[in-house]
Amino acid sequence: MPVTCELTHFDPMQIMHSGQCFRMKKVDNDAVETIALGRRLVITPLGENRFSFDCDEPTFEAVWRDYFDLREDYRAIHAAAPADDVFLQRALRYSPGLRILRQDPWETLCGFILSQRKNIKAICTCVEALCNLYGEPLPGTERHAFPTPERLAALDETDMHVCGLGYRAPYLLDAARRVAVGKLNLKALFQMPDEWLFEELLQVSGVGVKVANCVMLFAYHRLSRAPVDVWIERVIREVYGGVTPYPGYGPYAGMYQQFQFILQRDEGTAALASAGRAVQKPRKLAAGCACEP
DNA sequence: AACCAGGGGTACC
DNA sequence: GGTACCCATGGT
Repeated sequence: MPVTCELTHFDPMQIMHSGQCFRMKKVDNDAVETIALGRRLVITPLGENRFSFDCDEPTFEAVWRDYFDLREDYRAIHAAAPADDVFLQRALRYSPGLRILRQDPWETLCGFILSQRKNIKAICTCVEALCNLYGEPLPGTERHAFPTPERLAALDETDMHVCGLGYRAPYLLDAARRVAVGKLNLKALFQMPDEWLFEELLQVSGVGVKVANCVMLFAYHRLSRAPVDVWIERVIREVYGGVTPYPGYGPYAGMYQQFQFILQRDEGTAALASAGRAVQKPRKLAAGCACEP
């Protein structure tokens, strides 16, 4: 019944910690459980790049091979990175098993609407609360699927506030209603060019440039989109001297950004020191900052 | 363009 | 066990 296969550039634990998805969870040992696409999956590492997936072969091929982006050639993507970009090379070595998932657009849109002014753990907490209250229960687990747009569209703001959404509740409601009435057709957007998709996502209230780019990268697999959050702002400022490197990275800019995001977040100033730059972490000082050029 | 929004996580004491 | 600051921001 379970599928076992050998995979390189694949580490569920690294993906779990990457901040692109909010429902992966460590279970026992080194196994990871994820709830996605209305299903539950447990991945158990068997050593030597071998993994066990607790699903049948047809499901693995039809659902999970795409979800985990297992058809993409990550060796080539790593190899295409500029060799003289010290920080990027270090970031790639830091998370060799990271992949950009192909997540459900609806769930991804919601997750990143909720992400604003929240840290990743807090996002996971409120997404889980939303699922537990309004998502379909999944057999064989206490966990629930992500709620459908129709279900959320039928709620009111107070129903959502109990999930810790705060001021984001009306944003999520707006998104649910747009999708439920067909004003926003998330499936159809797969075939649209980047700029069209981008503009369409920006129409949703609570979705700005950053969130739109996250949805484009993590759901629509637009690998050139590089979301700029506070961590990447620090990378640009402190590692690249205030000049964004992303336009220069070409078609994999968003992919590379994700590796850098993780390194910067995990190691902060230590990463900068290894990048060989004499920089200081700007502890939010008041006016008269000493780093003024 | 500065300022605000709820509230959980967390580093530091 | 306080508590001050931070957080994959966008709207006003």
